[in-house]
Amino acid sequence: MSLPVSSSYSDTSPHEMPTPEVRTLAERVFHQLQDAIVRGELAPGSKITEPGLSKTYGISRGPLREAMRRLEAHRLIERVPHVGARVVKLSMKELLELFDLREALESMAARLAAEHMSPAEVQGLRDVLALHESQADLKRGEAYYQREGDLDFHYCIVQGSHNKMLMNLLCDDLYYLVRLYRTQFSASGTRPQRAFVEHHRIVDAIEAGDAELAELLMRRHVSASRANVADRYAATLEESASKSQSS
Amino acid sequence: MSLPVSSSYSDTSPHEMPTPEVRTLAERVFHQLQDAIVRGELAPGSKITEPGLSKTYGISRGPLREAMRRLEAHRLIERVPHVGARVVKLSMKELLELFDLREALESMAARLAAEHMSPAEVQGLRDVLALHESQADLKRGEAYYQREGDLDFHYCIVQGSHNKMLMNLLCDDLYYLVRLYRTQFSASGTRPQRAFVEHHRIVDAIEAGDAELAELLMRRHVSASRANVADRYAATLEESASKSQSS
DNA sequence: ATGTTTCTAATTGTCGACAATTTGCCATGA
DNA sequence: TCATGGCAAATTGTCGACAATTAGAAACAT
Repeated sequence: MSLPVSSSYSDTSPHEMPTPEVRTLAERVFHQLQDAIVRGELAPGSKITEPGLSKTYGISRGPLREAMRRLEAHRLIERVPHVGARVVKLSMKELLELFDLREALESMAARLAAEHMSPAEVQGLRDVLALHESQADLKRGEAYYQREGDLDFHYCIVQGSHNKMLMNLLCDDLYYLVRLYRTQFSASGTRPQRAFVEHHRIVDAIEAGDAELAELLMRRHVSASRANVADRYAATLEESASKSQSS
Repeated sequence: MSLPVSSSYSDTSPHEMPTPEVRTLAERVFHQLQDAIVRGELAPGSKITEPGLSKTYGISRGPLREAMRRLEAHRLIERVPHVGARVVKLSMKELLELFDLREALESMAARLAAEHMSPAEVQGLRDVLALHESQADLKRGEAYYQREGDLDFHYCIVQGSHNKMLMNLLCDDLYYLVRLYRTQFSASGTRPQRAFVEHHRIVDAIEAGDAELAELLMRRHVSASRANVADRYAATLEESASKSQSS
């Protein structure tokens, strides 16, 4: 007993969001696995076995299965009866589908946020923006922080919608998937700067209570982000094609 | 052993959708419980205990917990660690939030369906419409069939979007919740007839490949449905108010 | 050499028992 | 009478063992 358990759970980034709140073994392992997957420590597509994880985390298969079931619910792993589970691996088609979903849901969130956010909440939103902007200044070129900051921004907007169902859907289900692929296809070129500008415009619209404009701007923002990912993917394809040609 | 198990699982309505496909105990119980909840046999808000269900379905707590976990993932029950689980009970606010989500997601589905559905698929959609219309003729006044038929229609549209993520979200997560409350606040007055007309207009737009129109019509359709539910709820409130006044 | 079949090992599914936590009740005290 | 503390029952969380199923390898036949 008393495994090291290597609590890589304390060094969560400052971007960690709601309630870590761990009252049960299954819950803790769920968060640990979620973190491991999102960070890429468990590669997309890799197979994970119950005895393996059971040993790794020093728990029995009972709570582990519960954790895996929750991961499956969040679409971070895929399970097949009697066969096993593997870390989800989105195709580019699915990744773009995910962005389409975000476009529909987050534009709705922006509209609701413009209608429902309190002045205090708007101020909090501006603070988040300022914080990440300063971070981006310090860490120029580091796309990682930019992307995490971007998600923080979107997370705040969704919270501001005051729509519990929407919050659950986006924050609990979709954003973890987005984070899974943020490193692979993070923003590039002039996109980070433009994203910052778009963020500010969106907050302006929300502060002005202009729901329609907020919705439109958010739709464009997500759409532009999607286009950026698609471009980077196309570039990757081109690159690998020319490489295999030259070799 | 060899419990009766009272397979109330065979008498599913013709509206039952994708793959019953039951390869494991946990899966079967999951479907049974899902059915029981959606049908109202397990009342919203009622507490469910593991030993109780374990006896009822004649299985051990292991697979039962797995089934419950899946129900939780689909938001049909809510669990609190060390306390227990109860059938979800949506407030009117949450139910209306659900309609807002549907509005955003299904209008998107309609747009994609207009862009991607094949002629054969459109024909299938018309068949579904015709089928339910004839059923409505036979069972005039029976709102039940109308509502189930309505969901079948929406289900087909979502399938037609060819967006796997969207299909999962709507069909696996949201529609079961909608079904849970369809009996309580089913369409009333002239709403069923108008819904039929709206369905046809939507299919027309999809067949014409007019994505923008299909999106708009679907948005209005869901919005009208939402308004109908809100009206019925307001009427319920008024009624109970006048009743308590007169008594 | 290739395709099929069988068998073995590993993994998942299921079960019953034990430990930990919560809830409600009851007694005790102010 | 009400508040507080602790006790007891029930429920949930966890564990290890056994059964069922699958995947892969080895042996065999064609």
